[in-house]
Amino acid sequence: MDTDGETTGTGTLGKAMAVLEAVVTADGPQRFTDILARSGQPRGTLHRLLSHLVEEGLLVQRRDLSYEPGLRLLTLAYRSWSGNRFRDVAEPHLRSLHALTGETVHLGILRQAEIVYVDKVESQQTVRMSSQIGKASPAYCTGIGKAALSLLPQPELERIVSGMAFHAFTPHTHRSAETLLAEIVDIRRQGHAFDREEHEVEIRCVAAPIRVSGSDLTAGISVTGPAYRVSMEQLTAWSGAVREAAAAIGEEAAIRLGPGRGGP
Amino acid sequence: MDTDGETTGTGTLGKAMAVLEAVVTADGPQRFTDILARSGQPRGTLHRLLSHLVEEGLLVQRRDLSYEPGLRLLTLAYRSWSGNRFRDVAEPHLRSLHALTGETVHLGILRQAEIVYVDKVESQQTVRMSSQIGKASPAYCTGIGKAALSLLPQPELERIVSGMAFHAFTPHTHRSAETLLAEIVDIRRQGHAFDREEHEVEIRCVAAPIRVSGSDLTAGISVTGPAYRVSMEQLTAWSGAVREAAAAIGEEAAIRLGPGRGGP
DNA sequence: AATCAAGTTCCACATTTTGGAACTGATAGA
DNA sequence: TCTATCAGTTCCAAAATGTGGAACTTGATT
Repeated sequence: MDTDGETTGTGTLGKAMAVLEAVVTADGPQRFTDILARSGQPRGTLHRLLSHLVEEGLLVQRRDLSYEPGLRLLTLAYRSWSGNRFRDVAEPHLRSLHALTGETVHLGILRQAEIVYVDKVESQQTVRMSSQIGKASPAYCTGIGKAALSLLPQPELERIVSGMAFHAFTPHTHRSAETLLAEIVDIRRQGHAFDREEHEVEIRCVAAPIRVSGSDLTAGISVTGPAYRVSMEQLTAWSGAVREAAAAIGEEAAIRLGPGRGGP
Repeated sequence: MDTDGETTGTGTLGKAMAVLEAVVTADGPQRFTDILARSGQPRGTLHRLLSHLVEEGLLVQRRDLSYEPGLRLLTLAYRSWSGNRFRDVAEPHLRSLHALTGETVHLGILRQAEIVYVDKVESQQTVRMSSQIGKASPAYCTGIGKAALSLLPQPELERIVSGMAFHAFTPHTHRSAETLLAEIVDIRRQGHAFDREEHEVEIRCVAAPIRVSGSDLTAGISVTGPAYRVSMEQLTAWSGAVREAAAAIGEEAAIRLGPGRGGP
């Protein structure tokens, strides 16, 4: 009866988005009945919602009647990504950090309790191509996430943390609000955060938060590498450069994002 | 009075998407009044639509009350992209084509009169990073576009072509349905298409269409390079490999996409 | 032929959306 | 200081949309 159905207060749009999300989140094409179960909507309603989503190109219906994500999402995301001024401002800084360290550099933005990766410069030898852009990871177990959280005013931080479900991805993942909040106190003092194999084993990073004055944006950058190649000492050595890059991005963004319209 | 307002027949969802599109398409943050003009919706209605879009995370409202694309689009697109089985099947073939040619290789899917780029393997020396994925270009002036069109049954081809607005991007761009349809006859015979600097000057490509039996998907791949480095002879020399890769992707996809559920 | 499951259509009912108009509040000019 | 103007927000009766249970296809299975 209450399988999923995150029908937010947003009237019809909310229902449509919940259904869309249900299809996009699932792996593989979803048949009507699958979605019916996941969404908890009544048959008639769901049927209409699905046709509308298909008409809009947000979903595609296959020959066997099952539903898949449509291309419209990709094109919308492309346009919003390529027109994103903040990413644009940050890019050169990501590049120089990459040049300095030789490791993968990420730019992420905080949304609620998640950080969303918005740009990435990586070592060419990597297998996976572009990818990862648009990926959302929990804030409590990523360097950028913890760094970004450290910028929030305490009440908001606590509100967000209190809603977190601490899933133990690795033996080093934070398991409680207490330890996380304690670490955030340190992060505030130091100006940077580490990920000590908290999200994936054998993966470490240093991250620094980005504050853009005059904006509600909270973000961060990180340098990430495999544990066998990147020691904690190495990360510490890089932390200064990461903090400086983050600060530079923040200042530049405040200037270029603030005013308003046009751009180069 | 009738500035834009592509209010498709999809009821409320259609209106919401039209507004979203208006904001995403624009460059830079849009204020209420800007959107009011672009969308043609009445004030009250627009206001509610915008709040709903913001609540859903599809838009973000800045301090100065203007609206920007929200991160939800990126995360939705990421999930649908990374879960896309067709792209997955094609990727190794893109890689080998890249290894063979040393030039950029694209995978694109036809949607109406546009082709949407879904994956890309490029020479590392390029400036722009991942990007371009999700970008939509007109079918009539791109190699993949023309190749994909050549697979359509004649009536559908004509229906789509008749709706095209032939914009002359370069001196070599098709200017009319006649020349395009004529070229498509050749493309059908040869099994591959060229882009002879039709979309961008100094950029050429060879493309081959991908047909996936049992699916309505129409797609294509291409090898693209700058004119100074890649002669038409060179492209012709590569055309066989491109056709073979396209055929291989089509067959593999028919097998792996057909059945249904599971994963790798 | 009968049964069952999956998907689609229908339609009286009710919630949501609609959109003109009135309201607030900031900014500018007289 | 006092209007005038403009941008954004709120309101609410009327209208349109969305709702969802039930009946109806379709097509496979026994």
